[in-house]
Amino acid sequence: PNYEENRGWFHPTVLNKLVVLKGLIWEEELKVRDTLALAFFSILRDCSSLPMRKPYTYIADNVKPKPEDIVERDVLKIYLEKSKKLTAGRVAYEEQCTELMREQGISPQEFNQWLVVKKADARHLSEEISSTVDCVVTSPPYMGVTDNAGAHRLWYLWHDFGSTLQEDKMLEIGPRWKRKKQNLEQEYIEDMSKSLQQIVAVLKDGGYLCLIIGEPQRAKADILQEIVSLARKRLDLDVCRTYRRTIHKKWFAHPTGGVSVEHIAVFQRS
DNA sequence: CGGGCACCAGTCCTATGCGA
DNA sequence: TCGCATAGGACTGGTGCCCG
Repeated sequence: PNYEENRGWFHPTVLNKLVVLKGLIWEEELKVRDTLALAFFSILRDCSSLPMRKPYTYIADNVKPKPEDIVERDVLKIYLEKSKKLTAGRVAYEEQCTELMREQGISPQEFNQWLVVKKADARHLSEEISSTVDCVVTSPPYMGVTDNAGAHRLWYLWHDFGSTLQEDKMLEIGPRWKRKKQNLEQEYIEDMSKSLQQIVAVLKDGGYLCLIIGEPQRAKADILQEIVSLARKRLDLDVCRTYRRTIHKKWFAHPTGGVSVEHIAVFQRS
């Protein structure tokens, strides 16, 4: 881990415990390592000295605790709770997979060929999978709402994900840190346009795209209309249905901004 | 059954950097 | 030095769940 930077976020005792914990997890056999590693990453925020009562977008900005605010946390307790939940989730998933294999009468080897996980920028998808996909379901970033890289800033201190936080931050579509930029909307629509072009390219003829789009109240333009007209005019997509749902602000009531409306749009490649 | 507290695709304000 | 644009920091407050 990056000790120098981590000392600004974690109590020394917490830091030592996390180092030992990570060592133990990474020695585990592959079958369980990923689940436990996910638990490890997801407890970093709670083990840090950041105040507990903060919205998650808050850590998107660089708010390192002051030295006098560094506090100790019960690493083992937090880890055990999290890993228990995630392991239960994994077991339930495995049971569903087993059931599916039995229903379909296929072997685990065949089943594994159904599932491929790849990491890629939606604006530059692989040509290998061109015209092979039946359906794409995606919830792209809402414009100017969240810094997804920054919200995981602590993860980058513990693992090399192949790119730096700064690099990933610059690649994000419509991030929170650009929320005051005058051409935010233009940039967002351009990036969404690139992504949609790539999605259309991987879809089979007649394949479907389901898009979930948030409508930030501060947005000047009608984001859904922009996307729909883009899909109609410049891409080979027909609009099948659009649903509109209002977000009930039961957790967080604000008189002005926020995301109050979400659209679910279903397109078909013509 | 009621008080406290975690939760939240939050907002608002100001320091900073840069060009004229 | 001023004005503008942006990055970063400080902070709200209602709802439901949990626990005594």
